[in-house]
Amino acid sequence: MNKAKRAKLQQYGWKTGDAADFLNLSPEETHYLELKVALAQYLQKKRTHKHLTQASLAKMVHSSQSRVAKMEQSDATVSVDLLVRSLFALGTSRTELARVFSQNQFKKAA
Amino acid sequence: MNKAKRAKLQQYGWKTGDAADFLNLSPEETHYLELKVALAQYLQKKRTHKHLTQASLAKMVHSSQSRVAKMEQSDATVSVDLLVRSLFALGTSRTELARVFSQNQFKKAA
DNA sequence: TGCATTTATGTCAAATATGACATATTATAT
DNA sequence: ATATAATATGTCATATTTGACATAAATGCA
Repeated sequence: MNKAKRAKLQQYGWKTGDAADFLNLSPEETHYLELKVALAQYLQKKRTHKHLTQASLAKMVHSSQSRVAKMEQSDATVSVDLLVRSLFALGTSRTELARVFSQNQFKKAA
Repeated sequence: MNKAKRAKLQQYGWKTGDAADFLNLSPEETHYLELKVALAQYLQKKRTHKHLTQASLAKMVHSSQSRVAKMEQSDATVSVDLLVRSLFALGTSRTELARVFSQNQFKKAA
């Protein structure tokens, strides 16, 4: 079970708790995964709210459209560093970022 | 001016604002640097509070003493990912981590 | 003072993340 | 339906981060 698969499963609607159990993640692995997905979702939200395309955001952060897509997909190959730097590039404050960190993501839609 | 030097200057007592001006950092670079140093300081605080040596923490996170030292020194070669995962390994909650994110570090000691 | 323990720093091969690119898939409009 | 724009996915050479190791410097303690 690799990290990519885990992230995918998350994405497809597993509640975090369920997924963590199912995938036998340690508490710290669970926290880390949840965090990355929270950052990914917030990045997408913020980008679309600003009416930016992935390509234009990519320019802002000196990256590429494909990598922005991967960020938003919580692809296992993207680092928290890149997510955080991208969010800062979108004008996110540290306080705002803190809110993303503490928020509980992934209440599965009923 | 490389990243390591920047981090060092921060460490040696510059107020963030001063250092950012002096080093010509963009707002997002400043935020990112501040964040890393905040995480580094919190990691050290948390470790010492638990009476752990760098070596023992290293074992917990499957890393090495030298890398833990570098984390706590805000060495430019350590990622936010590693810092965050180490903090989780020390039992840090996402809420707690969020507090670290929003706190303003580096009021220079008078 | 010495001696042990802890922390800091430098280096390096291996592991991982990166931007770039091609291309597939999906959405949107006419 | 078909053209166009946007997003997703796969791959790869390069760059960065990694744990490990050696060793220096600092700290504590008899």
